Amino acid sequence: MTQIPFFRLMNYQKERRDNLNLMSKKKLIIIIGPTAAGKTEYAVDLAIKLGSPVISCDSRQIYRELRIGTAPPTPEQLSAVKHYFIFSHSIHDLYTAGKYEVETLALLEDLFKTHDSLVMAGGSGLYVDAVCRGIDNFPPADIPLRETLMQRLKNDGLESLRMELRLLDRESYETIDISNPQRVVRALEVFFATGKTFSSFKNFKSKTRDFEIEKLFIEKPREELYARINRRVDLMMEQGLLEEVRTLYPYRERPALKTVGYRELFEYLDGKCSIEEAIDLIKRNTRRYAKRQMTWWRRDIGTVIDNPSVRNRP
RNA sequence: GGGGAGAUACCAAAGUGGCCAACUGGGGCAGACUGUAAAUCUGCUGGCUUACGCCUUCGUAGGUUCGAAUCCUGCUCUCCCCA
Repeated sequence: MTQIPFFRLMNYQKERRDNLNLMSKKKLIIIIGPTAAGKTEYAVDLAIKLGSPVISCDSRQIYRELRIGTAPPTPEQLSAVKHYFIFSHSIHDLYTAGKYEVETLALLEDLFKTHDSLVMAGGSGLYVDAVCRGIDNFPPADIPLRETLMQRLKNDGLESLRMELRLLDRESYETIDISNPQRVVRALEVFFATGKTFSSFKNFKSKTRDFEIEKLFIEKPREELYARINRRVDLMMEQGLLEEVRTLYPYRERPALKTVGYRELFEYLDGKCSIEEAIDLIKRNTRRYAKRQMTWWRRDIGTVIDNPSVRNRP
Protein backbone atom coordinates (compact mmCIF):
# COMPACT_ATOMS: atom_id res chain seq x y z
CA MET A 1 0.00 0.00 0.00
CA THR A 2 1.29 3.40 -0.89
CA GLN A 3 2.29 5.66 1.91
CA ILE A 4 0.20 8.78 1.92
CA PRO A 5 1.71 11.38 4.23
CA PHE A 6 -1.56 12.98 5.18
CA PHE A 7 -5.05 12.26 4.23
CA ARG A 8 -8.15 13.38 5.88
CA LEU A 9 -11.30 11.39 6.07
CA MET A 10 -14.38 13.39 5.53
CA ASN A 11 -17.71 12.20 6.77
CA TYR A 12 -19.30 13.83 3.91
CA GLN A 13 -22.79 12.52 3.98
CA LYS A 14 -22.94 11.83 7.65
CA GLU A 15 -26.41 13.19 8.08
CA ARG A 16 -27.75 11.60 4.98
CA ARG A 17 -26.30 8.29 6.02
CA ASP A 18 -28.40 8.30 9.16
CA ASN A 19 -31.52 8.91 7.13
CA LEU A 20 -30.75 6.28 4.59
CA ASN A 21 -30.84 3.47 7.11
CA LEU A 22 -31.66 0.27 5.31
CA MET A 23 -32.36 1.75 1.95
CA SER A 24 -28.90 0.93 0.76
CA LYS A 25 -25.52 0.15 2.07
CA LYS A 26 -23.84 0.90 -1.19
CA LYS A 27 -20.91 3.18 -0.83
CA LEU A 28 -18.95 5.40 -3.17
CA ILE A 29 -15.49 6.26 -1.98
CA ILE A 30 -14.08 9.30 -3.75
CA ILE A 31 -10.40 10.06 -3.68
CA ILE A 32 -9.97 13.79 -4.09
CA GLY A 33 -7.07 16.18 -3.75
CA PRO A 34 -4.81 18.41 -5.78
CA THR A 35 -3.02 17.26 -8.88
CA ALA A 36 0.17 15.29 -8.32
CA ALA A 37 -0.76 14.43 -4.77
CA GLY A 38 -0.91 10.72 -5.53
CA LYS A 39 -4.62 10.11 -6.04
CA THR A 40 -4.22 7.70 -8.94
CA GLU A 41 -1.84 5.42 -7.10
CA TYR A 42 -3.89 5.47 -3.96
CA ALA A 43 -7.10 4.78 -5.83
CA VAL A 44 -5.66 1.81 -7.70
CA ASP A 45 -4.38 0.26 -4.48
CA LEU A 46 -7.67 0.80 -2.74
CA ALA A 47 -9.67 -0.52 -5.69
CA ILE A 48 -7.65 -3.71 -5.80
CA LYS A 49 -8.17 -4.14 -2.11
CA LEU A 50 -11.92 -3.67 -2.40
CA GLY A 51 -12.33 -5.51 -5.67
CA SER A 52 -13.70 -2.38 -7.25
CA PRO A 53 -12.95 -0.72 -10.56
CA VAL A 54 -11.70 2.87 -10.54
CA ILE A 55 -14.10 5.46 -11.82
CA SER A 56 -12.16 8.48 -12.91
CA CYS A 57 -13.46 11.92 -12.24
CA ASP A 58 -11.09 13.98 -14.28
CA SER A 59 -12.17 16.39 -16.98
CA ARG A 60 -9.04 15.84 -19.04
CA GLN A 61 -8.02 12.24 -18.57
CA ILE A 62 -11.25 11.22 -20.28
CA TYR A 63 -9.80 12.24 -23.65
CA ARG A 64 -8.18 9.44 -25.55
CA GLU A 65 -6.06 11.82 -27.60
CA LEU A 66 -4.34 13.15 -24.48
CA ARG A 67 -1.85 10.59 -23.28
CA ILE A 68 1.01 12.34 -21.57
CA GLY A 69 0.13 15.84 -20.45
CA THR A 70 -2.84 14.86 -18.33
CA ALA A 71 -0.93 12.38 -16.17
CA PRO A 72 -3.40 9.53 -16.69
CA PRO A 73 -2.88 6.17 -15.01
CA THR A 74 0.00 4.14 -16.42
CA PRO A 75 -0.61 1.13 -18.68
CA GLU A 76 0.30 -1.07 -15.72
CA GLN A 77 -2.28 0.61 -13.54
CA LEU A 78 -4.86 0.40 -16.29
CA SER A 79 -4.31 -3.31 -16.71
CA ALA A 80 -4.22 -3.95 -12.98
CA VAL A 81 -7.73 -2.67 -12.47
CA LYS A 82 -10.63 -1.73 -14.69
CA HIS A 83 -10.91 2.03 -15.19
CA TYR A 84 -13.86 4.06 -16.37
CA PHE A 85 -13.71 7.50 -17.93
CA ILE A 86 -10.08 7.19 -18.88
CA PHE A 87 -9.51 7.67 -22.63
CA SER A 88 -13.22 7.12 -23.04
CA HIS A 89 -14.10 10.23 -25.03
CA SER A 90 -12.69 12.29 -27.83
CA ILE A 91 -11.46 15.87 -27.87
CA HIS A 92 -13.61 16.32 -30.95
CA ASP A 93 -16.79 16.00 -28.94
CA LEU A 94 -17.81 18.58 -26.43
CA TYR A 95 -17.87 17.08 -23.00
CA THR A 96 -19.27 18.74 -19.92
CA ALA A 97 -19.95 18.24 -16.26
CA GLY A 98 -23.61 17.75 -17.02
CA LYS A 99 -22.92 14.82 -19.30
CA TYR A 100 -20.55 13.42 -16.77
CA GLU A 101 -23.24 13.45 -14.13
CA VAL A 102 -25.65 11.54 -16.33
CA GLU A 103 -23.15 8.99 -17.60
CA THR A 104 -21.60 8.40 -14.21
CA LEU A 105 -24.86 7.91 -12.38
CA ALA A 106 -25.94 5.35 -14.96
CA LEU A 107 -22.65 3.58 -14.58
CA LEU A 108 -22.82 3.62 -10.79
CA GLU A 109 -26.29 2.19 -10.81
CA ASP A 110 -25.08 -0.63 -12.97
CA LEU A 111 -21.92 -1.31 -10.99
CA PHE A 112 -23.66 -1.22 -7.65
CA LYS A 113 -25.63 -4.27 -8.76
CA THR A 114 -22.46 -6.26 -8.32
CA HIS A 115 -20.40 -4.14 -5.92
CA ASP A 116 -20.99 -2.78 -2.47
CA SER A 117 -18.14 -0.30 -2.58
CA LEU A 118 -16.86 1.62 -5.55
CA VAL A 119 -13.74 3.71 -5.84
CA MET A 120 -13.79 7.00 -7.65
CA ALA A 121 -10.79 9.28 -8.05
CA GLY A 122 -10.30 12.61 -9.62
CA GLY A 123 -9.29 16.19 -9.50
CA SER A 124 -12.16 17.97 -11.17
CA GLY A 125 -14.13 19.56 -8.40
CA LEU A 126 -17.16 20.43 -10.46
CA TYR A 127 -17.37 16.89 -11.79
CA VAL A 128 -17.13 15.47 -8.29
CA ASP A 129 -19.91 17.79 -7.20
CA ALA A 130 -21.99 16.77 -10.19
CA VAL A 131 -21.88 13.21 -8.91
CA CYS A 132 -22.32 14.02 -5.23
CA ARG A 133 -24.96 16.70 -5.26
CA GLY A 134 -25.91 17.07 -8.88
CA ILE A 135 -26.16 19.98 -11.20
CA ASP A 136 -29.46 21.70 -11.69
CA ASN A 137 -31.22 21.09 -14.96
CA PHE A 138 -29.67 23.90 -16.89
CA PRO A 139 -29.94 23.80 -20.63
CA PRO A 140 -26.85 22.35 -22.29
CA ALA A 141 -24.26 24.48 -23.98
CA ASP A 142 -25.38 26.08 -27.20
CA ILE A 143 -22.12 26.37 -29.05
CA PRO A 144 -23.12 28.48 -32.07
CA LEU A 145 -24.92 30.88 -29.78
CA ARG A 146 -21.98 30.96 -27.45
CA GLU A 147 -19.64 31.74 -30.31
CA THR A 148 -21.82 34.60 -31.39
CA LEU A 149 -21.75 35.99 -27.88
CA MET A 150 -17.99 35.55 -27.65
CA GLN A 151 -17.67 37.51 -30.84
CA ARG A 152 -19.78 40.26 -29.36
CA LEU A 153 -17.63 40.20 -26.26
CA LYS A 154 -14.61 40.73 -28.44
CA ASN A 155 -16.16 43.51 -30.49
CA ASP A 156 -18.30 45.41 -28.00
CA GLY A 157 -16.64 44.56 -24.73
CA LEU A 158 -17.81 43.00 -21.52
CA GLU A 159 -19.70 46.06 -20.35
CA SER A 160 -22.06 45.85 -23.29
CA LEU A 161 -22.95 42.25 -22.48
CA ARG A 162 -23.36 43.13 -18.84
CA MET A 163 -25.83 45.85 -19.65
CA GLU A 164 -27.80 43.47 -21.74
CA LEU A 165 -27.84 40.91 -18.98
CA ARG A 166 -29.00 43.60 -16.58
CA LEU A 167 -31.98 44.24 -18.79
CA LEU A 168 -32.86 40.65 -19.55
CA ASP A 169 -32.00 38.88 -16.32
CA ARG A 170 -31.63 41.29 -13.47
CA GLU A 171 -31.35 38.55 -10.89
CA SER A 172 -28.39 36.89 -12.55
CA TYR A 173 -26.80 40.25 -13.11
CA GLU A 174 -26.89 40.81 -9.38
CA THR A 175 -25.82 37.35 -8.29
CA ILE A 176 -23.29 35.99 -10.72
CA ASP A 177 -19.72 37.21 -10.99
CA ILE A 178 -20.18 39.82 -13.67
CA SER A 179 -16.50 40.52 -13.95
CA ASN A 180 -16.13 37.02 -15.30
CA PRO A 181 -16.86 37.07 -19.06
CA GLN A 182 -17.52 33.34 -19.15
CA ARG A 183 -20.30 33.66 -16.63
CA VAL A 184 -21.91 36.63 -18.31
CA VAL A 185 -21.82 34.89 -21.66
CA ARG A 186 -23.31 31.71 -20.25
CA ALA A 187 -26.15 33.55 -18.55
CA LEU A 188 -27.00 35.32 -21.79
CA GLU A 189 -26.63 32.13 -23.74
CA VAL A 190 -29.17 30.40 -21.54
CA PHE A 191 -31.58 33.27 -21.89
CA PHE A 192 -31.35 33.45 -25.66
CA ALA A 193 -31.55 29.69 -26.03
CA THR A 194 -34.59 29.18 -23.83
CA GLY A 195 -36.23 32.53 -23.33
CA LYS A 196 -35.96 31.90 -19.61
CA THR A 197 -33.51 33.47 -17.23
CA PHE A 198 -30.40 31.71 -16.10
CA SER A 199 -31.36 32.25 -12.50
CA SER A 200 -34.71 30.52 -13.00
CA PHE A 201 -32.93 27.22 -13.50
CA LYS A 202 -31.34 27.28 -10.09
CA ASN A 203 -33.12 25.48 -7.35
CA PHE A 204 -30.37 25.39 -4.70
CA LYS A 205 -31.20 21.89 -3.67
CA SER A 206 -28.79 19.02 -3.81
CA LYS A 207 -30.05 15.98 -5.57
CA THR A 208 -30.50 12.87 -3.54
CA ARG A 209 -28.29 9.89 -4.17
CA ASP A 210 -29.26 6.46 -3.00
CA PHE A 211 -25.75 5.52 -2.06
CA GLU A 212 -23.42 6.64 0.65
CA ILE A 213 -20.53 8.91 -0.23
CA GLU A 214 -17.22 9.11 1.53
CA LYS A 215 -14.51 11.45 0.41
CA LEU A 216 -10.86 10.92 1.09
CA PHE A 217 -8.92 14.08 0.69
CA ILE A 218 -5.28 13.48 -0.09
CA GLU A 219 -3.08 16.34 0.80
CA LYS A 220 0.61 16.95 0.98
CA PRO A 221 2.69 19.77 2.36
CA ARG A 222 2.75 22.57 -0.16
CA GLU A 223 6.49 22.42 -0.67
CA GLU A 224 6.46 18.70 -1.36
CA LEU A 225 3.49 18.97 -3.68
CA TYR A 226 5.21 21.66 -5.72
CA ALA A 227 8.36 19.58 -5.92
CA ARG A 228 6.31 16.65 -7.19
CA ILE A 229 4.66 18.85 -9.79
CA ASN A 230 8.02 20.08 -11.07
CA ARG A 231 9.36 16.58 -11.28
CA ARG A 232 6.30 15.31 -13.07
CA VAL A 233 6.45 18.03 -15.69
CA ASP A 234 10.09 17.21 -16.42
CA LEU A 235 9.12 13.58 -16.71
CA MET A 236 6.33 14.39 -19.16
CA MET A 237 8.80 16.21 -21.34
CA GLU A 238 11.07 13.18 -21.30
CA GLN A 239 8.13 11.01 -22.27
CA GLY A 240 7.54 13.09 -25.36
CA LEU A 241 4.93 15.64 -24.40
CA LEU A 242 6.20 18.02 -27.02
CA GLU A 243 5.60 15.45 -29.76
CA GLU A 244 2.12 14.80 -28.49
CA VAL A 245 1.38 18.49 -28.47
CA ARG A 246 2.70 18.85 -31.98
CA THR A 247 0.26 16.28 -33.31
CA LEU A 248 -2.60 18.00 -31.53
CA TYR A 249 -1.68 21.45 -32.78
CA PRO A 250 -4.50 21.54 -35.38
CA TYR A 251 -7.06 21.11 -32.61
CA ARG A 252 -5.66 23.67 -30.23
CA GLU A 253 -8.91 25.63 -30.15
CA ARG A 254 -10.91 22.72 -28.80
CA PRO A 255 -11.98 23.26 -25.20
CA ALA A 256 -10.29 19.99 -24.30
CA LEU A 257 -6.97 21.46 -25.29
CA LYS A 258 -7.29 24.52 -23.15
CA THR A 259 -5.27 22.53 -20.73
CA VAL A 260 -2.14 23.09 -18.72
CA GLY A 261 0.78 21.48 -20.47
CA TYR A 262 -0.73 21.86 -23.92
CA ARG A 263 -1.40 25.55 -24.14
CA GLU A 264 2.08 26.53 -23.08
CA LEU A 265 3.65 24.27 -25.67
CA PHE A 266 1.36 25.60 -28.38
CA GLU A 267 2.79 28.99 -27.54
CA TYR A 268 6.27 27.59 -27.86
CA LEU A 269 5.43 26.07 -31.24
CA ASP A 270 4.17 29.50 -32.26
CA GLY A 271 7.60 30.87 -31.42
CA LYS A 272 6.19 33.03 -28.66
CA CYS A 273 8.61 31.74 -26.04
CA SER A 274 11.55 29.44 -25.54
CA ILE A 275 11.08 25.82 -24.57
CA GLU A 276 12.54 26.56 -21.14
CA GLU A 277 10.03 29.34 -20.60
CA ALA A 278 7.21 27.09 -21.73
CA ILE A 279 8.24 24.39 -19.28
CA ASP A 280 8.46 26.89 -16.43
CA LEU A 281 4.99 28.13 -17.32
CA ILE A 282 3.60 24.61 -17.27
CA LYS A 283 5.02 24.16 -13.79
CA ARG A 284 3.65 27.46 -12.59
CA ASN A 285 0.22 26.90 -14.08
CA THR A 286 0.07 23.43 -12.62
CA ARG A 287 0.88 24.88 -9.20
CA ARG A 288 -1.92 27.37 -9.62
CA TYR A 289 -4.28 24.63 -10.69
CA ALA A 290 -3.40 22.64 -7.61
CA LYS A 291 -4.10 25.67 -5.47
CA ARG A 292 -7.50 26.15 -7.04
CA GLN A 293 -8.31 22.53 -6.36
CA MET A 294 -7.39 22.95 -2.73
CA THR A 295 -9.55 26.05 -2.48
CA TRP A 296 -12.44 24.17 -3.98
CA TRP A 297 -12.30 21.33 -1.48
CA ARG A 298 -11.37 23.38 1.51
CA ARG A 299 -14.94 24.58 1.70
CA ASP A 300 -16.18 20.99 1.63
CA ILE A 301 -14.47 20.12 4.82
CA GLY A 302 -16.88 20.38 7.66
CA THR A 303 -19.86 21.38 5.57
CA VAL A 304 -23.11 19.56 5.18
CA ILE A 305 -24.17 19.01 1.65
CA ASP A 306 -27.84 19.64 2.14
CA ASN A 307 -27.28 23.12 3.39
CA PRO A 308 -28.27 25.34 0.48
CA SER A 309 -26.39 28.29 1.89
CA VAL A 310 -23.20 26.56 0.94
CA ARG A 311 -24.12 27.00 -2.67
CA ASN A 312 -26.33 30.02 -2.59
CA ARG A 313 -23.83 32.75 -2.02
CA PRO A 314 -24.89 36.36 -1.62
C1' G B 1 45.50 52.45 -10.09
C1' G B 2 42.05 56.09 -13.02
C1' G B 3 37.03 57.23 -14.80
C1' G B 4 31.78 56.23 -14.93
C1' A B 5 27.06 53.99 -13.35
C1' G B 6 24.30 51.99 -9.58
C1' A B 7 22.44 49.96 -4.69
C1' U B 8 14.30 50.53 -3.73
C1' A B 9 9.83 45.49 -0.66
C1' C B 10 10.47 37.83 -2.30
C1' C B 11 12.40 39.08 -7.64
C1' A B 12 12.49 42.69 -11.60
C1' A B 13 11.64 47.72 -11.97
C1' A B 14 9.45 53.05 -11.55
C1' G B 15 9.85 57.08 -8.33
C1' U B 16 14.48 61.88 -8.00
C1' G B 17 12.10 67.19 -1.69
C1' G B 18 5.73 66.80 0.73
C1' C B 19 0.05 63.79 -3.34
C1' C B 20 5.12 57.40 -0.99
C1' A B 21 4.13 52.11 2.80
C1' A B 22 6.16 53.57 -2.27
C1' C B 23 3.57 52.93 -9.93
C1' U B 24 3.95 48.49 -12.74
C1' G B 25 5.17 43.42 -13.94
C1' G B 26 6.58 38.61 -12.12
C1' G B 27 6.32 35.28 -8.18
C1' G B 28 3.47 34.03 -3.86
C1' C B 29 -0.99 33.81 -0.77
C1' A B 30 -6.26 33.85 -0.31
C1' G B 31 -11.13 33.56 -2.43
C1' A B 32 -15.20 32.58 -6.04
C1' C B 33 -17.21 28.74 -8.98
C1' U B 34 -24.38 25.17 -11.52
C1' G B 35 -23.03 21.86 -19.10
C1' U B 36 -15.81 25.65 -21.26
C1' A B 37 -14.01 23.83 -14.69
C1' A B 38 -6.55 21.59 -15.99
C1' A B 39 -11.62 26.61 -17.80
C1' U B 40 -12.82 31.55 -16.18
C1' C B 41 -12.77 35.41 -12.65
C1' U B 42 -11.71 38.39 -7.92
C1' G B 43 -8.86 40.24 -3.77
C1' C B 44 -4.32 40.70 -0.95
C1' U B 45 1.01 40.92 -0.89
C1' G B 46 6.28 45.77 5.33
C1' G B 47 4.32 45.02 10.70
C1' C B 48 0.09 45.61 14.23
C1' U B 49 -5.37 46.60 13.58
C1' U B 50 -12.29 44.75 12.07
C1' A B 51 -11.56 49.78 10.81
C1' C B 52 -9.94 54.88 11.70
C1' G B 53 -5.05 54.71 12.54
C1' C B 54 -0.23 53.78 14.50
C1' C B 55 4.77 51.89 13.92
C1' U B 56 9.31 50.42 11.08
C1' U B 57 11.18 50.66 5.71
C1' C B 58 14.13 52.55 -0.23
C1' G B 59 22.78 49.59 0.95
C1' U B 60 25.00 51.92 5.55
C1' A B 61 26.43 56.06 9.07
C1' G B 62 25.81 60.99 9.54
C1' G B 63 24.13 65.92 7.74
C1' U B 64 20.82 69.83 5.32
C1' U B 65 15.39 70.81 5.66
C1' C B 66 9.22 72.34 8.78
C1' G B 67 9.54 67.73 5.78
C1' A B 68 14.12 63.07 2.37
C1' A B 69 13.58 56.86 -1.18
C1' U B 70 14.54 61.65 -3.44
C1' C B 71 19.70 66.91 -1.73
C1' C B 72 25.03 66.79 0.69
C1' U B 73 29.29 63.94 3.01
C1' G B 74 31.87 59.46 4.71
C1' C B 75 31.80 54.16 4.41
C1' U B 76 30.49 49.18 2.23
C1' C B 77 29.20 46.50 -1.98
C1' U B 78 27.98 45.65 -7.37
C1' C B 79 28.59 46.60 -12.52
C1' C B 80 30.97 48.95 -16.83
C1' C B 81 35.12 51.43 -19.33
C1' C B 82 40.43 52.73 -19.35
C1' A B 83 45.14 50.96 -17.35
